[in-house]
Amino acid sequence: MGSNIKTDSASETLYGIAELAEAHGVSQRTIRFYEDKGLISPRRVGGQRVYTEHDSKRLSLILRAKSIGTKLSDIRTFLELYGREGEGRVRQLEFVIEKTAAEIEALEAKKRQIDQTLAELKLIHDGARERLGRRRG
Amino acid sequence: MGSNIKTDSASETLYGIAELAEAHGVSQRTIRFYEDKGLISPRRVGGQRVYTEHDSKRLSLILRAKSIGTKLSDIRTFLELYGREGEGRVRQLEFVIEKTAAEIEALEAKKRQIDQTLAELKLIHDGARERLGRRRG
DNA sequence: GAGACGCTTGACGTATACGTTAGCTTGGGA
DNA sequence: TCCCAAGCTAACGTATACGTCAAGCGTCTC
Repeated sequence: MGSNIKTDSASETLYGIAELAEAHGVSQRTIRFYEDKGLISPRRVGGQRVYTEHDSKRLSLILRAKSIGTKLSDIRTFLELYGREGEGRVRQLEFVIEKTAAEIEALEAKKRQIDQTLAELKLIHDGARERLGRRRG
Repeated sequence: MGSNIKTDSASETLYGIAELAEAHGVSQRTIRFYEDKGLISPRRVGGQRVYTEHDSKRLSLILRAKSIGTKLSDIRTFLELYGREGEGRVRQLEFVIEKTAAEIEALEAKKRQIDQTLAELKLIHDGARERLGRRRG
């Protein structure tokens, strides 16, 4: 099965939960919660969680997805896509293609909604600025 | 105080809650819930809710805002902006300008996140399609 | 005039995403 | 050696956004 040999030289940077939370601006509770939901799986050293750079990037992905309104349960699916994407089995590939296509469409629809809202907000904003300008003139 | 005279000719189209729900693809419960939260205030005819075209458009706004991830409590604030936007008092205008500017920035940030995610999803999508092609090729 | 609808108001239930104690364990410094 | 700070699990609490009865009223129809 290839190389199970861990080529981690001693140089790999590791993080405790406190550091990771601090770095990403979230609570430790949040990180543990994501672990419960199966989104991140840190190693354990005597019970304590130890995070790698990879875990950190995963967390970034999670937070970005969340910021655009994706539910944690869906994020879980997509993290699996990211992971399995390299596998070659036809069923898997079809699954990935289908899921990503659907999500791409959903996100583009969302962008359109945002653009519409932005246009309206800008109208209101500019209108108010103009009236304020005249008032102060 | 202008014209309080209701120029509603008999032609104004009105809706019952069932029609409104159907038309917007939401449940009646949802509509009543939004009313509880102060987002829409239909007239009553013998206890029953009657919605105007204006109420319907308001509901559209609400649903669009929701679809881009705005909380109902925030939507309430913005609906008030839409309404008060015409008022001329300086404090009001400043409030509107400030709030809209903040929301515009937030939405543009969200768009950037979406674009990033879209780029990654497309990479995964295209990669998977290519591998699938070779496999079938 | 008796159902059968349709609508109304509670009021409790549910899913999501954490916050907040509470109590136990453990490694490290004074 | 004693004790604190940091981490852990377990469990209950909170906010948001509805879903789902339950029970009552008004009206239309047969």
